[in-house]
Amino acid sequence: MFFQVQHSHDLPVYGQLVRQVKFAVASGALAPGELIPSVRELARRLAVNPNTVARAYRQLQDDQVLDALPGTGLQVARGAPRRCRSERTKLIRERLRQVIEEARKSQLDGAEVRQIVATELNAVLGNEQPPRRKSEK
Amino acid sequence: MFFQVQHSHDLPVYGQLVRQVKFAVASGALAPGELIPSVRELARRLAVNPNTVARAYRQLQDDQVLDALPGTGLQVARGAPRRCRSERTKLIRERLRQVIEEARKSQLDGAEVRQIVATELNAVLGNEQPPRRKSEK
Amino acid sequence: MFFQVQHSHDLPVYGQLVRQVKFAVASGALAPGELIPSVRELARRLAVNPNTVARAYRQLQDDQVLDALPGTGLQVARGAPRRCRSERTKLIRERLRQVIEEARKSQLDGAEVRQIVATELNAVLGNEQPPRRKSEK
Amino acid sequence: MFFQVQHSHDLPVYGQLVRQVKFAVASGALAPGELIPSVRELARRLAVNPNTVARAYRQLQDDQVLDALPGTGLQVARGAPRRCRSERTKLIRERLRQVIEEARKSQLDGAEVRQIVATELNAVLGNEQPPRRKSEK
DNA sequence: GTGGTCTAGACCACC
DNA sequence: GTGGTCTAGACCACG
Repeated sequence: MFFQVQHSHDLPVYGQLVRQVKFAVASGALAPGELIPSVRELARRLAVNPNTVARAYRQLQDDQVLDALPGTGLQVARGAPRRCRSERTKLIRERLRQVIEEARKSQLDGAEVRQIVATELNAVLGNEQPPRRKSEK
Repeated sequence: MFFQVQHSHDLPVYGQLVRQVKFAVASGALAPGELIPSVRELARRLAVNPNTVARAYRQLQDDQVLDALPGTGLQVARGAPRRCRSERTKLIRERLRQVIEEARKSQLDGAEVRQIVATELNAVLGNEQPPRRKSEK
Repeated sequence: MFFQVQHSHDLPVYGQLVRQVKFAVASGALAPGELIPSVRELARRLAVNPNTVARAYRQLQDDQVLDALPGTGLQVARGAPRRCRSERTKLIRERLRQVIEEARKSQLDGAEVRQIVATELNAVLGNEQPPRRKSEK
Repeated sequence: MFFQVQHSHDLPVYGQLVRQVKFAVASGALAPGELIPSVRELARRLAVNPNTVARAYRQLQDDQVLDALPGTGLQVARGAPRRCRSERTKLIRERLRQVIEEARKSQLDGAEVRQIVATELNAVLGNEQPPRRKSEK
């Protein structure tokens, strides 16, 4: 498991940890039942206060991504991968829709918005095949 | 000019004002040379602390969107529309790229990302014609 | 608003605060839109560390009982009374069922359980009229 | 004797063991003078840390439910069944009273509390005859 | 050893 | 003034 945090990031440190754990669970890098690094050890590795790590882990328990085994540690909860995956795509859809709606409310018309989206899509993904629309041949 | 603010919004109140003024300028609703509402009047209309409005106006002056006419008020600066428009599309491009990159780093592959983007695009814009690739004339 | 906390209670201090706020909201003592005491003031009044109060308030925001008005304070959220009331009766039902099930699994038979319940019910509520059963006249 | 423990339970593992032993004694499944499984053997059977079993047994000795036979093992103490039974109903009465008092302090009136209690009682016990009041002979 | 809670005090953004 | 975040260090229950 490789975690890293950036101070002076817009997302607070504890939030960065929450995201990274959820991402690791969603991608399968952390499997249900697996023990995650202890609060003290991760705090030492990241040079962060243990309370900050504890706060992240606490939120992950609230979100049912982690389970406590008292005196032993924290393990990835059953059902966590599904939860993390669906949360992830839901968040992405929401943020995407926000950006598009904002673009639409600007001075831009639909064609311009589609043009910008296509440009960025290709910039990030490279020129892999785009999804075809029905009537296209 | 109609402004409105929402408390309990993720963007702070003064930031909402900055955005709305820039949007109004970008769309032509506020033209260069036009006087905007005074700090006190806008604060009263929005039931907001005058300091909050003043802070928004200060930032708009820093961004060269507003000019001070000492003893008179604040006017929309020359060149502000162009600046606002380009800033707007630049911001949108940035946020769009962030979302796409994040989606890509998730468990999603390129095709799934394109699929999600296409879905949201059609949801917001309706089924207007999408931009053609290559074969366009 | 009157809050109080007990150290050396089985429920941690921050949890006692969460319960008391939810109870106050459920009972109408705190109405939606109303500002609650500031973190620092409540901490001073209860002779508790501000972080402890902050933690309680944070959880209440997570539970959508409170809304943040940045720079102003925290207000009771719209819909909070309904949420608090339903949560409260749900919790009570759960705990009640747990106790009854445990009693049943003991050496006690159904009649003894009913007898104990009736005794405690009258001890707490006084001898107000019990609920009638259909066939009763 | 069949014991079982659940990790991620609100009651710690050693407490679950204490309860199960007391329950077994109260119900007669374990009789005075009978030898209980050794720390090591029970720990192995339950896949639990021996310290945990030892801690449970230590508390059971403190509660005079078990007696040490030096060099031999632990036996159920004389008088233990009576103690376990009375402790059990005492605990149940306390918890029941707590729940009812809490319900009463909520927005609920006496009739509503009685209604909820009756519902849960029937849900757990089935519709066996409830205890009669006054007119009983 | 593990996590959970609390205290004390610092700095930040926002109004 | 407000809450939000982070650090530092203490004590507790649990295995």
